[in-house]
Amino acid sequence: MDDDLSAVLGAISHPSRRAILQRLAEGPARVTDIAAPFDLSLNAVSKHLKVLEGAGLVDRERQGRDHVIRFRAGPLRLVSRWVHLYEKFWTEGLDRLERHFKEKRKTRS
Amino acid sequence: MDDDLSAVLGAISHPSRRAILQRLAEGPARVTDIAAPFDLSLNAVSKHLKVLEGAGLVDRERQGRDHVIRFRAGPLRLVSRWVHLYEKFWTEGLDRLERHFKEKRKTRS
DNA sequence: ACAATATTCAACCATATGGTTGAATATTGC
DNA sequence: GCAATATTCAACCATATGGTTGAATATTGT
Repeated sequence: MDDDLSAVLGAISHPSRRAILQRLAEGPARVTDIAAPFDLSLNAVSKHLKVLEGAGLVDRERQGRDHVIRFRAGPLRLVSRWVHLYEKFWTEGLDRLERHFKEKRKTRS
Repeated sequence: MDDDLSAVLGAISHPSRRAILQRLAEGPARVTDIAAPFDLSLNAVSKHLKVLEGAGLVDRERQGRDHVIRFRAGPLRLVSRWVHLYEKFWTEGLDRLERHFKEKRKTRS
């Protein structure tokens, strides 16, 4: 995870962290509020937030004992730019893709 | 790494694997050919290819003793779709983003 | 001053990841 | 048949990751 893009991709590769971002897209929130809907300890959420913060996807403003966490989408532009390098490739081969995921889902469940 | 999107993001979050995809975007190649420009053992590359294959980003066609690896960009559409959920958020706050990465680069080197 | 609240820090644990080396397997070409 | 080539498999290792619990720190409100 050496470069910025890797950090961002690593951060968003975890479902809980994407869920946290989704929540934060609705507006800033305190750590406890973010953690509430999850089946996770507060500590685990705190760790996830640190990862997101390290990738620049989240911002923290301390207000007394509360830390107000705020979504910062900027770094996602790196992802967008990278993925669009390959946009022209993904027109062909859609049916094969679907077959692939169908197979994988079978073995996974 | 439970869902498809997580698998894809996890796969592309590693710089070597992104480099492999970049190479494959120029055309299919054998494992040895892919490994050649890297400072990595053949086995390491073989593992990376398995991760990419698991995410559906790569396809394998065996031709005798050669495995011809082929780029499949389809799964990147999942990434594109996800990231564009947040496109509207990344207009504001660009300067803060740049400050963030500048700071991080300082402590990293 | 003190109890309650918000958050992090620290230690620990299990599993995943990324790498290595060495052996196994399959195919080619002489 | 046999040596060389292409690739994977298996075991191992170090470190990272995602989670836990328990203690520490800071702030609030009475």
